[in-house]
Amino acid sequence: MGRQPCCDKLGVKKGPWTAEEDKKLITFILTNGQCCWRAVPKLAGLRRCGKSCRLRWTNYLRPDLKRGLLTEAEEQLVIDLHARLGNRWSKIASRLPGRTDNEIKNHWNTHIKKKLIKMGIDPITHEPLNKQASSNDSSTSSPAENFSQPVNNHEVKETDGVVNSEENSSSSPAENSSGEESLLLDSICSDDSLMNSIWLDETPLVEALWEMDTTPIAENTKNDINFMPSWEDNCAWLFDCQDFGIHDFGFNCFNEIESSTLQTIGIKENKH
DNA sequence: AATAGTGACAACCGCAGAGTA
DNA sequence: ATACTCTGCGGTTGTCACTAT
Repeated sequence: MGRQPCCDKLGVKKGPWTAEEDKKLITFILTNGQCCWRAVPKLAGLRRCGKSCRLRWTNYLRPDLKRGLLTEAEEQLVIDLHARLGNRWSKIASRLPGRTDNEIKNHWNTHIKKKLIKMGIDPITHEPLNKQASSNDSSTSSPAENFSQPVNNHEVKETDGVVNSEENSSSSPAENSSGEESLLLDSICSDDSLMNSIWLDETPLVEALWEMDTTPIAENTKNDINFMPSWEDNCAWLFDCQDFGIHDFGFNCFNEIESSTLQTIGIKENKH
């Protein structure tokens, strides 16, 4: 079946996006929403192909993205999910709110892969490397099960198919975030229904993670999952944030942002 | 100071599947 | 049923920054 190229290659710009192009794309999506990517460049006045616009938006401009390195807990979750799902980055990414498949894929290739090899674990099969060398030892444990054993520092112990976490999700929310995230992961891994839903391709984990998100945030909003502004609202401050990364801003900036309306975003370049 | 090597991440490419006329 | 479009996915490449020599 013949396919047209996604765009006519002539006159289409490639390579890194400029701030100006970003702004055009954000403005367009903010105004019109995400629709028909093929039409976006023309309508937004961009000399890019639609695919490139979509990628730029989903991987970089989307206001709900987290920036920065994956945390220990996120990394651990990626490893665990990879053991179960393989290179299905989009599926893995869907379990990590604010992370993109591209980001996870990159992180896997540059960090995790090497880390696992260093630890003597095959990053593809998640089997111990030396074990693989010594042939098909008729082990009964799945790669995933293998993985949740002392591969890491998490104190997750598995006995007779029951995963026990040393400390369950009863910890105080005031603890430091990496510790909390470890506990978060432990509680996810020890929650059979959540892990089952991962297998069954359902999506509650995303919501669960959002609800359980332990990112330090303003006390009065901590337990309110609705405190996150809509993406339209997020876009409002994106212009301000994008050059620095969302997490260079305190969450309390949401209040300011929410109070400023879409017209004010418009193209304010000040207030740094 | 110059150069090579490496790491990190953004962006591109081609393919496949879903949707639609 | 078929042809076609659009979107999403995974693999790969390109580019820039940093470090080692």
